[in-house]
Amino acid sequence: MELKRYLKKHFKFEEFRPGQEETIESVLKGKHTISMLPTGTGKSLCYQLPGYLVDGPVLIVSPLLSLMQDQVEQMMAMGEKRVIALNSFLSPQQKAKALEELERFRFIFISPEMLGIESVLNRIRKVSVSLFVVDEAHCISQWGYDFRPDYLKLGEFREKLGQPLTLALTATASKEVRKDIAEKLHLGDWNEVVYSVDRPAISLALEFASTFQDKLDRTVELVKYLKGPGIIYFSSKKVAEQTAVHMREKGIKNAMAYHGGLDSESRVLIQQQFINGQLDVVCATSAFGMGINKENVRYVIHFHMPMQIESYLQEIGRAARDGRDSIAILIYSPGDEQLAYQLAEGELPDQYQIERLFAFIIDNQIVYKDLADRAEELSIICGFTEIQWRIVEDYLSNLEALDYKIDKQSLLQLIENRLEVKNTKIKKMLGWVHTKECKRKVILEMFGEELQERPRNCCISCGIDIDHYKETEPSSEQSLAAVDWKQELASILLMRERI
DNA sequence: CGGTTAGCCGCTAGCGGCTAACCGGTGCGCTAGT
Repeated sequence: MELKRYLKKHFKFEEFRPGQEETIESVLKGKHTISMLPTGTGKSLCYQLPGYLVDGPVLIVSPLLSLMQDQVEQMMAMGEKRVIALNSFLSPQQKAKALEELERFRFIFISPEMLGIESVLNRIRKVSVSLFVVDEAHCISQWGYDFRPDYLKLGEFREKLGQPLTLALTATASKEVRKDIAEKLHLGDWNEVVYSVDRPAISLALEFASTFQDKLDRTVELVKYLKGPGIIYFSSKKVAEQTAVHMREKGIKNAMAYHGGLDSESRVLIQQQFINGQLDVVCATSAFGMGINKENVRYVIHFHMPMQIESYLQEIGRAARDGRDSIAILIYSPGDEQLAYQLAEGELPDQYQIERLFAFIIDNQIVYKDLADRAEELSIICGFTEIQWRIVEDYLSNLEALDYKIDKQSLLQLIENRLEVKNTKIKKMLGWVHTKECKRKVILEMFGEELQERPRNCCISCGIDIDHYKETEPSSEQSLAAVDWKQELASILLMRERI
């Protein structure tokens, strides 16, 4: 009752969405909380509202700069001025000023990497954070182990901040992942608010294609046939680009590619065009998605199989935000999983590289303490990619505790174990592709849920009437007046600068 | 694994066809050099 008053006062809403009130109550009772709410529930409200009821500032750890900027923008638009994103968008001067005036802010957004900087952490410690929020908390499990190791250190950072009350928010985390989140954050005791990951409005389809060409043809056919807009996910930037070109040649005019290799202007532009309904389809890699709040995505096609079921769920979850019937179609060709295995292997150092590293250390009599300082040199000599080196570096950084007793075998074992974890996830994904059981039931079981009720057009095993997802009338969105993209981009960028 | 490409051979002067080698996703912060 009380909470609703604040909801109306600060956010002008009459009612909470499912899970919001429970999450907020749990936090206000002083319990560490892991909250898994469906996409589009308004997870940010779960920390914004408590922000007005607690004493110190709220610190929000966020995975993407663009996500932080969006949140800050939104909150400013709502009239909240005491909000800042501490990240590399700030010039060194702006950053220094922000840190100096840190007491001024009620909401502080930050990346794990920035929080890992000692001087920044020490400064934040002085403002006594009242609520420590981890947004998109599944990133801890998904990225922390190798891609962005600072995610794994959040527990350590949290302790340095005096173990503040903590709220972890996510839309997709299996029971194991939630446990991992709690462990990595050093939560001890915690409360869970868990809502189903099931999205009854999304039909789960799967098709087989014998060759690459067949798959490509079928994809084009589907895009022409299905009611849009839609997203197609690829595990290769090149194939995403080529397919987008191919689609335009086949008469699908508003098809664009999106991946991490594009410059940031193009990325912002394509994302905005998609959100504004100026694109029919985006050929994307996994870079596309987080922070895309588009109500009416009608289909998600997987040209390549994701590397884990959680990624699959996140990606198809971008459809049907408005709750209207939508379809997810994974097109599988025999051997597709090889690409996933290859990607998993490629991010870990191989035995050969480790041999070279140790040979070099011995030949040059390098003291282990100096290894980190010579990272660049070693990376070139041993042929490590940035991410591969990070795994070695992380291993080395833990050596101090072991009195620098380094041995090749334990490092190789660690790498082997990491690969095993990744491969197991790929195998699970592949198992789901091949299962003849109800696809929805199997996914829910993986998340520790039971299927309560089969929706119409549940999945390929239960039967789908694909005509239901057919384009019946020309999309009204496309008839909107043409927008000057250049001008639009300029205005978006201007808005960012102002923050 | 499967798609792309560079490079070579062969037969006849530019191009087809073959093979071997290579590559494949996600992002933060910082620094050097324009």
